[in-house]
Amino acid sequence: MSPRKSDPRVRPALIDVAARLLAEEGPQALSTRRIATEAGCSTMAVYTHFGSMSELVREIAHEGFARLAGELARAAPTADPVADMAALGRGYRHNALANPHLYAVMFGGSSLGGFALTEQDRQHGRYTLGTVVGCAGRCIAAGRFRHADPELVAHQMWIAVHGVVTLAAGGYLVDPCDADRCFEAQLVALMIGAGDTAEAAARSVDRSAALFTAGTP
Amino acid sequence: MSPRKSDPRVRPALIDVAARLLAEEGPQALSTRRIATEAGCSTMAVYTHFGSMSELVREIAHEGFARLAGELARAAPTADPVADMAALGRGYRHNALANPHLYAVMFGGSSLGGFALTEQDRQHGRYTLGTVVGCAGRCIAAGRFRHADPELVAHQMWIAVHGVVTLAAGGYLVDPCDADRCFEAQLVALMIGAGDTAEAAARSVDRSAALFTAGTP
DNA sequence: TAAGAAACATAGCGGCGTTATGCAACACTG
DNA sequence: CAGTGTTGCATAACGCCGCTATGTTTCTTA
Repeated sequence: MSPRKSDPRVRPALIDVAARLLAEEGPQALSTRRIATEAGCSTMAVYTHFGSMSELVREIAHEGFARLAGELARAAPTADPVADMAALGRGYRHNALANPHLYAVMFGGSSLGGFALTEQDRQHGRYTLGTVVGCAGRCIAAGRFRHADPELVAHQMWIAVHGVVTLAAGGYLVDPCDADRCFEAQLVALMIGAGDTAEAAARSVDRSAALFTAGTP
Repeated sequence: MSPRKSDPRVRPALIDVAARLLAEEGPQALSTRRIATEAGCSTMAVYTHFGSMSELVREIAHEGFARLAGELARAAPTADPVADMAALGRGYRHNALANPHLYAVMFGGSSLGGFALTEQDRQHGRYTLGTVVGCAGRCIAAGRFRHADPELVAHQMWIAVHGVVTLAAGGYLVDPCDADRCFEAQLVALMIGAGDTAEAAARSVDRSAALFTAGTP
C-alpha cells in the first residue's frame, strides 16, 4: 500500500538545470518546457516535485542565500573590524557579480513570471546578514563606529552595497563613475558615515582589499 | 500618393492605458491583448505605433524619467545646500514610492518580458541626476562636503537612496529597521560620509524634512 | 502475488508576443 | 471629382508559455 518512490536524482537535477539556465541565459530561459527538455523528462516532473514553477525558483533562491552566507562566512574576523566590514561588502558584491540573475531573484529585482518572495524567504535573506550585524557590533565596541544600533548600521552597509550592485546591474554605472570607483568611494564614505575618521576608514578599506583577495583564492 | 492619417488620439491613449495598467496592476498586467482591450482597439495598434511591446514600455519609462526630473526640479536651492541635497533624496524616494512599478522598469529591476533598457535610455536616466551633481558642487563649495568630484558624490547619494528604495520594494526593510528609519539614518550617514560634521548633517537633514513637505503640497 | 499509490508521459487549455493577410479609409494625382 | 496608392488597423493564425486532466508505468507493501 505504499507508493512508488521517485528517482532521487530527479529533483536535484531539475534544480541544477534550472539554476544553470538562470545563470547562463537569464530569467527568459526559465520555462518548465525548457527545463524538462534539458533534464530529459516531461514538464510534469516539475509539478510533482515543486508544485509550480515559482516554487522551483524559490528553491534556487534559497540556494543563492546559502551561497551568499558561505561567501560572507569566509571572511574571518581580524584585529581591524572596519576592514572586516569592508571585506564583507566586497564579498557580498563579489557574490552578486558572480550570480547576477540569482541575485536579482533573491532581492526582488526580477519577478520571473508569477514569482514572488514570501516573508519566510525574506527572513532567510535577512538572517544571512547576521554576520554583518556582528561585525558592526565589533566596530562599535572598538570605538571605530559611533555608538548606535548594530542592526541599523548593518542595514546601512547592506543598503549601500545593494545600491551599487543593482545600479551596476542596470548598466547605470559607467565611465567616469564606473561601478568599481563608486564602490570603493562608497565603502570609505560608509565607514566615515558610521563614525570612523576619514584617515582610519581609508586605511581599513585599503586593507580590506588584501583581506578579500586573500579570502578568495 | 499620401497615406491615410491615423487617429491622433490612439497613440497617447495606448501609452496612457499601458502606464495605468503598469501602475495599478503591475508588470503582469502589461500585455498587448490587455492593453488593446482596455483601449478599445486590436493588438495591431500597438505594433503600428510602437513596433513591439518593449518600445511601448520604453516610452513609459521615458515619461517616468520626465516625472522624476520634475520632482527633482521642484526643490529650489536654499542657503543650506546639504539640506537641499537631503531634500533631493526625499523627492527621489517620494517619486519611487509613488510609482513603484515604473521605477522598477526605469532602473532595471523588472525585465518585463523581453524589455531591456538601451544605452540611450540610461543616459536619459543619468541626465536626470544633473540637479544632484549641481547640488553636490554647492555642498563642496560651501565647505560642508570634502573636496571631491561632485559627480562621484552625486552618484553616492543616488546609490544609497536607490538601495533603500529597492530593498524596501523587495520587502526587506521591516520592523526594527524599517524603510523610514533606514532612510533617515542613511541620509545623515551620507552627509557625514561626504565630509559634513555629525551635528551639521543631522541639523540639515532635519531641516530638509520641512523643505520637502513644503515643496510637495 | 495482488493491490494500491505515487511518479511521470502525453495531450490539451487558455494565454502570451508577434506576424501574415485583407480590407477600408484617407491623401494625393490627373 | 474620379482614381490610385498608401497606410491604419481588424482578424486570424503560429509557436511559445504555465498549468492540468488523464492514462500508464513502476515500485512497495500487505
